[in-house]
This record gives sequence, structure tokens and C-alpha cells, in this order.
Amino acid sequence: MSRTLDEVAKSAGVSRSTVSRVINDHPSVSDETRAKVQAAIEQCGYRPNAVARSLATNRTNILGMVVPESVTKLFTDPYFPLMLRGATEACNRRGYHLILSLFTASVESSIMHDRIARSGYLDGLIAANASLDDKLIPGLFAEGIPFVNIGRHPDDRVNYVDVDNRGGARMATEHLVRLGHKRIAMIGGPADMTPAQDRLDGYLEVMSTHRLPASKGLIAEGDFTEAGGRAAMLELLAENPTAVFAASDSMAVGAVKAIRAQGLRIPDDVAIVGFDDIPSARTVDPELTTIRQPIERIGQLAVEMLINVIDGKAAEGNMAATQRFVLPTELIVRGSCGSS
Amino acid sequence: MSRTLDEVAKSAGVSRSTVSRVINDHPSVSDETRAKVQAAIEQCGYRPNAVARSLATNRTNILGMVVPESVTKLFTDPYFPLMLRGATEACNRRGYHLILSLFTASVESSIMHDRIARSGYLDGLIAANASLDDKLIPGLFAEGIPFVNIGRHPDDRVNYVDVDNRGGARMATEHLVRLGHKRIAMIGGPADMTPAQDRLDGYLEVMSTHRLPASKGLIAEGDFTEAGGRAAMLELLAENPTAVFAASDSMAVGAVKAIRAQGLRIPDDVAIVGFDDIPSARTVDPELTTIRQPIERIGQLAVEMLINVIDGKAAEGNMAATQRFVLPTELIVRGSCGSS
DNA sequence: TCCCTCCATGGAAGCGCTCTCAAGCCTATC
DNA sequence: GATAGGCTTGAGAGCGCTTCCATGGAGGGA
Repeated sequence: MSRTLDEVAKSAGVSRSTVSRVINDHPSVSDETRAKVQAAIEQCGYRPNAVARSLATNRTNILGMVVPESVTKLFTDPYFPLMLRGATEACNRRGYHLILSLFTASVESSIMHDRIARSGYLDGLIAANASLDDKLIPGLFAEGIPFVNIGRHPDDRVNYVDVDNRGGARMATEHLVRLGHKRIAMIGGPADMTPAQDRLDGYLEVMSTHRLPASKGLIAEGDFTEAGGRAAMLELLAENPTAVFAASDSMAVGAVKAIRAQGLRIPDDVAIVGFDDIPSARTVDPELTTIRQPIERIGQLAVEMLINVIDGKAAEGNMAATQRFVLPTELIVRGSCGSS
Repeated sequence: MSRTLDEVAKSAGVSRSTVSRVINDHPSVSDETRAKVQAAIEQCGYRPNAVARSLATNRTNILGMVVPESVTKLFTDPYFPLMLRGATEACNRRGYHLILSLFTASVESSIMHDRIARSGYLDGLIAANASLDDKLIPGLFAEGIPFVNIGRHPDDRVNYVDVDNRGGARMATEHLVRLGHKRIAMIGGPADMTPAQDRLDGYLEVMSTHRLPASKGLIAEGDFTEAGGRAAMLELLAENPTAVFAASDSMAVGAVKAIRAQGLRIPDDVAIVGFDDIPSARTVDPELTTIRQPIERIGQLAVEMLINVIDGKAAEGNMAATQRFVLPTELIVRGSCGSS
């Protein structure tokens, strides 16, 4: 089963070094020897031991994806699976493995940090939507671990991939304005998460451009969950908005329920736009007009960038220039706002 | 940053062996020495190198979760995230890491098999709902890798954790019978997946007990997705069922749409029961009566069992007795069947 | 024909840790 | 006071691989 280099070497009649060279595609091996060794490898059913290799090379080809506690509860949202799928797909293509770490309440987060950051198993890691006050990112800097954040981060040493949240929010709000709405409310996300901030900013920008009211009462904070959206909408309804922009589809779904619960119709009484374009945007009735973001692509890009960072670091002995990527969003018009 | 045992040893004025003993909580170290070493460890900021340790112990404390190609497309279903969350949580508690491998179309599956099974990084793995004709399980036996399957498997060497799919299906169907339905249709899952088989069996059992028709026309095969459920329901509608049991909530959601599209009302014209109790079971209108399964628990249990298997193997030098676990399901009554 | 260079290969020293074995010391027992 | 046994500790041999360095042989230029 688990044969070693030596055995293959013996069987091929060459030295261990030579077998190693063949395995690593080192150029200076004669074709003849190479063939002989290949045959021996084949015949022994040999596979290099990844752990030993890692010890020698100081590279594991394992990346970590850390989902901080602040967003763990969102894990059941279709957002994460999709992002994760993109990431694993990119890992597959690039010959990496992905270790998933969810911070859950059951484990002291300092322990998790330790285990993750210092286990020595990871070549680098992806911080999935760490919020601004997560201690994760400072910790990673302190440890000197290559990482990429998903979502922008003000620290300008941070590599990140983000989507154009602000632009998306602008499109959403503009769409409602274009439909003639004046009292447009917004259900935002947690203030410490940058996507929430950016989406709010986009909304405010458009409202102000059109000199529309965006008073305190028209803005409610949700937590990106359906229940949160529902609760927020209930508050907002007191202000009689004719339209709402929800910073996530999950919250929009909750809002739809709240609106219905008040006996109001969508889109006739209240129009609504979401954000994300998760599958359930088309499950609700009416289907949700929303802002689509390329979720899988985010995961993919994060992996690609991280590998670049790691390679760069290996090559130069220190971090290369900060890398950043902002992906575009897209307005998807469906039934929840009435005809466009 | 990355200090070694030797440095700590030097700093504490003891040998490398002693430091190693302290780290591994070996009993035969005097309290005095232990304290001295602890202090040195603290002071150096030393953390053992996991890779080196793994090489020496032949244990990585990494588990793999493999999602075969046959079910990868279901990954966006809330089922997987929940199961995954359960699994990672158990891993955290037990001090393990979890590598996630999704088979995606972009990578040759034989390569994936190789990478997964023989990388040497994994102490064992969890096969997530491998269908009967996946080559994954035979491959794992061939390699002698400890593993646990999620979902029953006919090979009686296979360790698995499953839910009582058949019992759940029985409850669902019984519920409809109790409500007076006679023409009860079923939307099944792919025939090669055991949960689909078991749910179908449960349905057939109840139908036959009550001498109700369960003709070919009343049974349609979906693929566990919403789109599949919708298509299946469209077929079934030709048979004028008054009730439907869908083998998954996603399919039930699709069925709801198909029913609505025909201008029929739920539950008045057609009652519907789902399976899983995923969050969107409560997003649709009316909320879905369904069979709840303890999804997170499945992931947790799979991890616990796997660790047992691994430990057992290490202790005895060969596989311990086959381990199996079947978790109960529960009927959740909501609006989609009318009043109970 | 001789010397230098280049290429293919082997030898051996690690990578950082664990763990067996042996040695040293101390206490208890007779 | 001598011996046996227990408790601590250190030395060193790996775990399986990579990689630097040295070696030997072949080929080319003078």
C-alpha cells in the first residue's frame, strides 16, 4: 500500500534522488532512466507521501477558508455554499486542498485562531467576509500568514476580492426611483460588515442625488437573515414607504412576509428589490427583482489570488504588492417591483 | 516565528525529548521540569509544527468530506451547508480539521480519487451521500482508508449514518391518508440514491396497507432540485391527484409552483408534503408540511463515528466492527395540507 | 591527444517531531 | 550498607521526502 521512495528506487535500480527527480519533473534525468523509473512507480503503485513532502518543502498545498463567528450564522444562506463551491473548484484545478473552518459558538475563538493560523498545515487562507472588528485579520498579519479577504477592508495591506456593492445598491435604488417611487426605505445589514456599509452608501447616494428623503425612519438594520428582514420591515411599515431596498435577498424574503402579514400587496402597495440573486429570489411570489453578484466567481478568484500571493511570497521572500479585485453586479428585473 | 523544539529545549536547558513529553502531556516529567519547559514554550511563542508531527506519528488529524459528482449539484441545497456545519462543529470539538472535496465537472474524477484517497493527508473520510453506483466506495475499500458514508449502503462492511427515510415517508403518507386523501401521488428522487429508494418504499408501503392506488402514473421521478420537482409535478397533474408527497422540500417548492401555474390551490385542490424541513419550507406560501430530519446531527455523527473508526483501527490494527446509526425523523405539520 | 565543461546520477544532510532504549539518580527494603 | 526498583531524563534513530554537493563519464574545442 504505502510504498516509499527507497523501494521504488531499489526496484528501478537507481537512487532515491533520481526517483524524486522523476516525480517532480526535474529536467536533468535521461529519458531512458525516466522511463525505467516511471515503470517502477507504476508497478509498485507508488504515490508520494504528501506529509513527508510537505515537511521537506515547507509547502502543504492546503488552503484554509475561515468563516468568522460574525457570519457563521449566515452559513445556511445559499451565498456560502456557492462561494465555497467556486473556491473548491478553483482548488481542484490548481491542485490544492481546502480546509474549512467555521467558527462556532462551541469553541473558544482564541483556540480556533491558534489552531488555524499556527497549525502549520496551511499555506495561506481565505477570510470569508470578516467584519471590521474581527480580530482575525490583525491576527493573520501578526502571524505573517498569506491571506485574502472576501470583501474590501480598509487596511491597505489586505488583499481582497469584493463585488461592487455600492454600484449594485445604486442600481437597485435607481430602479425604484425610475419607477416613480419617492418614499424608498432600506433594510440594511449589520453596520460592522463592509458589504452592508457599501450597500447603504449606494442607497444614500442615489436618494440624495434625487433629493429624496432618507431619514432615519426609512432605514432599518437587519442581520442578513430572513427573520431579521421581517422584523426590520415591520418597523419600516410605520413610515408608509412605497418601496424597499433590502440589502440581501434573504432579508427581502422576510420583508415580503412582513408586508403580506399587514395585508399589503406586492408590488402594488410596496415594491421591493433584493440583493444577491440567490435561488429563493425566484421561489417567492412575486419573484424578486434583485442585484446579482457572481458568487461562485468570488470564491474562485479568492483562491487564485491567494495562490498568487503564496507563490509571490515564496519567490520574493516577502509579500508582493497588494492585490485587489472588484467584481461587477447586475440588476435582474422580476416581478417584485411591478413592470419596469 | 516558527521556532523549533530544539530551540525551546535549549532555552529551557533540557533535551528535545523532554520538551516533546511536556507538549504531549506525557506523565513522566517532574513538575519542576514541566513548569520550566512550559515557561520556555510560552516565552518563545513556540507551537509544534503539525506537519513534522504528522510525519512522525502517521496521523494528520485531518478528515476529508467527499461530495461525489452525483450529488454536487445539490450542494446549494441547504442540506449540505447544514450537514457540513454539523461536521465542522464536531471536528472543532475533537481537534480535527476538515478538508472539503467537491467533485466538479472540471476535474477528471479519477484524478480526484487519487488526490483524495492517496494524498496521505487524510486520516479518514466521510462520503457524503454517495449513490450506489459511485465508484468512490469500492475505491476506498481498495485503498483501505477508514471512512463513513452518509446514507445507508448495502455493502455490509460500510459504516454509515442515515436517517429513517422510510419511516419518514410513511409518516408523510399516513398524514395524507388520515386527511382523507385517496389519490396520493409521489415525486421521488433519483433511483440510484438510497434516500430516494427508501422514501419511495415508505410511500408504497403505506399506500398498499390502505389499499390505495400507487400506479405508475402517480409516481414521477425528480432529481431533488426545484426545477425537477416542478417538471415532475406537471406530469403528475395529468392524473388528478388530490395530494402529493415530494421526497424533498426543494422538489416540493417546485411542485407548488407547478400546481399554482395550473391555477390550482394549495391545499384545497392539492395537498402537499415535503421532506427535509429546510428553511425555505417556511418561505413558500402556504408553509410546507414536511418531514424533519436532523441534518446537522448527521454531519456531527459522521465525524464522531469516523474518529472512532480511525482510533479503533489504530488500536487494533484492523477495522473494528461495522458501525451504523439511523436517526429518527419527525412530521412537521404546517399549512400545505390543510388543517390536520 | 589533452583538458575543460556539461549532464546525469548518487550520497547525504536535513525538514521538526516522536519514541524506544539506556542511563542516572534516588528511595525503600532487607 | 548494599541492592532492587521506580522515576526522570537524554541520546539517537527514524518518519519519507527534497536538494545541495560531489562524482564520474561523455563530448567538444584547441
